[in-house]
Amino acid sequence: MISFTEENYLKIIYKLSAETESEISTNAVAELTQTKAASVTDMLRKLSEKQLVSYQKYQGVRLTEKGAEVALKVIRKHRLWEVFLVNKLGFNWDEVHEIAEELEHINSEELVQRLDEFLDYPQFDPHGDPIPDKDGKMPELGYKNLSGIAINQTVVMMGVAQHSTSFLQYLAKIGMNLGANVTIIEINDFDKSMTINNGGNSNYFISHEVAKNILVKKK
Amino acid sequence: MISFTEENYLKIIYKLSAETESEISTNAVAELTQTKAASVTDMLRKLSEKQLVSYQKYQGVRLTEKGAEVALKVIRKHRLWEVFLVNKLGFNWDEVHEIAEELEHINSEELVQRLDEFLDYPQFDPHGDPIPDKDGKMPELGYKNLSGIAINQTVVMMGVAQHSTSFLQYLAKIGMNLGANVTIIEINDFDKSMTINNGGNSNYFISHEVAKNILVKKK
DNA sequence: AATAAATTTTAGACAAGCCTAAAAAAATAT
DNA sequence: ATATTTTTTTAGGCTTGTCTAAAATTTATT
Ligand SMILES: [Mn+2]
Ligand SMILES: [Mn+2]
Ligand SMILES: [Mn+2]
Ligand SMILES: [Mn+2]
Repeated sequence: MISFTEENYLKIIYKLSAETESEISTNAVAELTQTKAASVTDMLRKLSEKQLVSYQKYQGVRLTEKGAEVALKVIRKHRLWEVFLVNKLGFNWDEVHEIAEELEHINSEELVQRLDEFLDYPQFDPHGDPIPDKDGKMPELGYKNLSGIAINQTVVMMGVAQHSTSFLQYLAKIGMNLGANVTIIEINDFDKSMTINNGGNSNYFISHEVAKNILVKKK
Repeated sequence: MISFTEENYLKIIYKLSAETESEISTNAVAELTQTKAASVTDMLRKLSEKQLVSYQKYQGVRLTEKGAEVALKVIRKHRLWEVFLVNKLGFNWDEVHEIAEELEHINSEELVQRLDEFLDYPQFDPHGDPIPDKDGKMPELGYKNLSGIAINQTVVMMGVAQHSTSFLQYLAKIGMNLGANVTIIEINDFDKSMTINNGGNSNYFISHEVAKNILVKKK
């Protein structure tokens, strides 16, 4: 049996792994789980005993095949429930992440299967994240962060790397929705903030932090 | 904050209260929570401190207004989710109880409200149980147990007092579905088992235990 | 009314998941 | 190469929810 808490650790280690080649550090996990490093060490030892991660002290952590499988199932459920909440219950995309954080731990293969069917086998969640299929397969999309795009280039917004209500509401306010065409007007050297245009008459000024959390693809 | 576990205790005390006038005993709670009496005593003290139950040692327990309110909210969620699982995802009525036991603890008023709307404000769950409204109001239906019906009487099956898969599958097998017309053909004095007819050519012989868990109303 | 039986509570313990403070190891700077 | 800083682990402790065994209380029986 894998507990609610263990599932959350696995999911977080999975996400960190997607951003890094190397081992994941104890501190990185502690930050995302909102716990202290000492607690993470305890949990890593436990997950290691269960063969869900490979871990040797001071060496960082990595998911095993089995651990990645569990993480992908949780992510699949999270994203399917988000689709349900937005497409069927009429929630806004900025309201669903926290609820999905709870729903993702409901245990029933049959439920996930039927939910997937009910939603018509969606490929992406409301934030543009791909939904792993039954076997944990998920397309590599190769989206880039807006922060890495050069001046004068035009790109299409495909997703967000953060699901907090405040961030998503801010994006809505400046007209940054999935599918928007975004042109980089200007980049400030000193803090990497940028001025962008997303189709409207007026340009917007966004911080590097914001640009990092917007996922785009080239036109 | 009310934990998952506390919610389950409150729900169980609520259900036991519906069947009895008097105080609920520690042992009765222990049986339904599948824990030991000692654990129940601990929890009752805690719930009492939180003003969710009134409890004095050796005197049994009763829900306070506040406790009943919490219990009704959990029951409302349980039943709405069961409707969702059957009506929208196509589950059979005998497959949904365990999943609803998990879903009933998801915390979001907004979610419950929207789910209710999505399901078109259902009044009953798939097992014939009434669904409490937003304010915790629920009709008194006055259904009787089939075990209390006299010989030669015909009644209509309106619900079940137990949601286990095995019980519900057994009912399906003998053609006992909601809405069935049931006539008592014979009652055996010694063990209160009965022979019934539910519309088909052949009669069925059912135990007292089964009859106790079938809810009916007079025609 | 006294005794026996059943129920309930208390006492003490344990696992899960978290914490703080101190020690150990690794990384960085001098 | 040493010293300093940062990261990670260990040690010990806390809370929640559970358990078993023993003690207290209530209920039932003679
Ligand atoms: Mn999300
Ligand atoms: Mn998402
Ligand atoms: Mn149920
Ligand atoms: Mn039900």
